[in-house]
Amino acid sequence: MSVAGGRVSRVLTVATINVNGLRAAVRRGMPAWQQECAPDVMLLQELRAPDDVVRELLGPDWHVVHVEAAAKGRAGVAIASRLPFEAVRPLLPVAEGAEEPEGDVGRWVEADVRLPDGRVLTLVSTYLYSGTAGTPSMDAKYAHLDRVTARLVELAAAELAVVGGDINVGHRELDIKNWKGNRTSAGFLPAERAYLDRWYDELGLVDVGRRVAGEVAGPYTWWSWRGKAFDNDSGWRIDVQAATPALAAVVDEARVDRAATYAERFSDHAPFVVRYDVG
Amino acid sequence: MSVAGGRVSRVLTVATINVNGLRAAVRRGMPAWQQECAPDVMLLQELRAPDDVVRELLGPDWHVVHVEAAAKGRAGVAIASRLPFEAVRPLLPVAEGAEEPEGDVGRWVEADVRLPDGRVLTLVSTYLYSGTAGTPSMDAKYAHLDRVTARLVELAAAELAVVGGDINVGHRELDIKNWKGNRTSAGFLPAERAYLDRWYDELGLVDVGRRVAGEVAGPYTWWSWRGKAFDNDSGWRIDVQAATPALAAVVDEARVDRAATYAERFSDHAPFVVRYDVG
DNA sequence: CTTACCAGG
DNA sequence: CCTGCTAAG
Repeated sequence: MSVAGGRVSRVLTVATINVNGLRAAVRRGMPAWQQECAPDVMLLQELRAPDDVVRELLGPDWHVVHVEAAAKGRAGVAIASRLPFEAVRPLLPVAEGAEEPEGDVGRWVEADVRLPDGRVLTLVSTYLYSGTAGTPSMDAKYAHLDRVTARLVELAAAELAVVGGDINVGHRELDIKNWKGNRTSAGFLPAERAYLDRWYDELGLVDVGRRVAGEVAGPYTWWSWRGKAFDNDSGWRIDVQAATPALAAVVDEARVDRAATYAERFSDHAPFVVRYDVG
Repeated sequence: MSVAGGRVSRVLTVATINVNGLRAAVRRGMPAWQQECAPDVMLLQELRAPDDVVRELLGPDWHVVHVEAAAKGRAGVAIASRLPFEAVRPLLPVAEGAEEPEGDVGRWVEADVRLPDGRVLTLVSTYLYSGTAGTPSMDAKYAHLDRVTARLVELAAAELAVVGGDINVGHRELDIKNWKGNRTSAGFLPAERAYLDRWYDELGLVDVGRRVAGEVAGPYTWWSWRGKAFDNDSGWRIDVQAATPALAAVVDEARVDRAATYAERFSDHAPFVVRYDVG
């Protein structure tokens, strides 16, 4: 969406990245990646910082909507955009009579931007619960997946919408290097994967990363810090962009920035970058 | 006390050092200092690590008595010696009917070693409370100073004893660079300084650092990590060796290892090293 | 194995 | 402005 050759280019570059602490990410070279990638939109997760720190670190050149978690130093999502926002929605809709679960705050944020051709694009940055199998933390994960899925039903009806983020669930065996060893792990349980089936098969949202990559293992977007997981590419593809069909139809390129010119890993997740030709 | 030229040398090198976390100190180059300094005895404070970690980090070449604090990762004192221990006493005596205050554990440890000439030397490593002026934490500091002083009355009667450690009190104006600005700060309050008057004037213990340095400012042993305190030598002399007169009489050398060949600071305190000619 | 929080210094 | 703890990942 940058001005090039005297006219506005038609490509919108959207990057989703779980920064695992924005302060640490910036310290470790995230700005070098930003320069290299030059995204028009950054869908950010796990900023783990107060709002003033986030705005300071992102700098003045972005329109920013940021939602802190209720607990200090936890979760947090943001959308940073070169295009101004027409509207922002920092929470998922709450069911009648229910109230916002405290832990859900800072895990979902929406913003609408107007494209040069006048159409509206809805952007979502989300950070789903990680959870631990066999513990009560899975209850919060499933309850949140219910709320997320209910909202996706609505968003899937829009012409142009993209939901990006760390969904903390691998959809298929292709999405986890060691899927056999993780059949009973949070992130690859049948009940979790069934939600993604619904998103992609029933609601018709497109898993852009999988569509572009085809039927191959990976490309992974998260690797544990432990051991040599990154070096061995023993990872999980849990950072996605789920786009409406009309948006998915204009995908120009999709890539995982596993290691570009920035040498150091600034997060345990890599950016997942999609170029949409929104002529 | 090392074997040199076929005979046991007569000098015992005793270093006292608040390591501010033994794990961090070792990571940041404490072993290089050890090699350079080659102490026979290390009086260690603020190890902030479990016993197994302390023994692992110090290695097999020391006799070690280590007392953990009741709270994990706090305080902790140890004596590491090339000479074996004849006895160890991990706590201060408790008054009739009283019980050990939880916070006092890991702030005082004694060990007796036998010198080649057959005499016994009592070694003490202690870490007095820091405290914050105007808060209840000063009560614990004064109560502990009472217990320490009562024990010093007994130790002062021994022929050879040295109490080394971080006493968290500056005795005189010479002992704090910015003493004027610290007249109402914990560590330089008249009531605290009065305890040290008693140790040195009434009990006759010798502040080896002051005796060797003479009437000059410093030498400081602690500098805040903040700002340029170390570079400006804006410090406090709060790490001492208080020796019985017979031991103080054979001091061969006393120095603060502010920066020897080890470039990096491995603690906010520097080692205070004394060579005793215990012929 | 990393993040940020916190208390203690 | 460090330490190690803790919870969460």
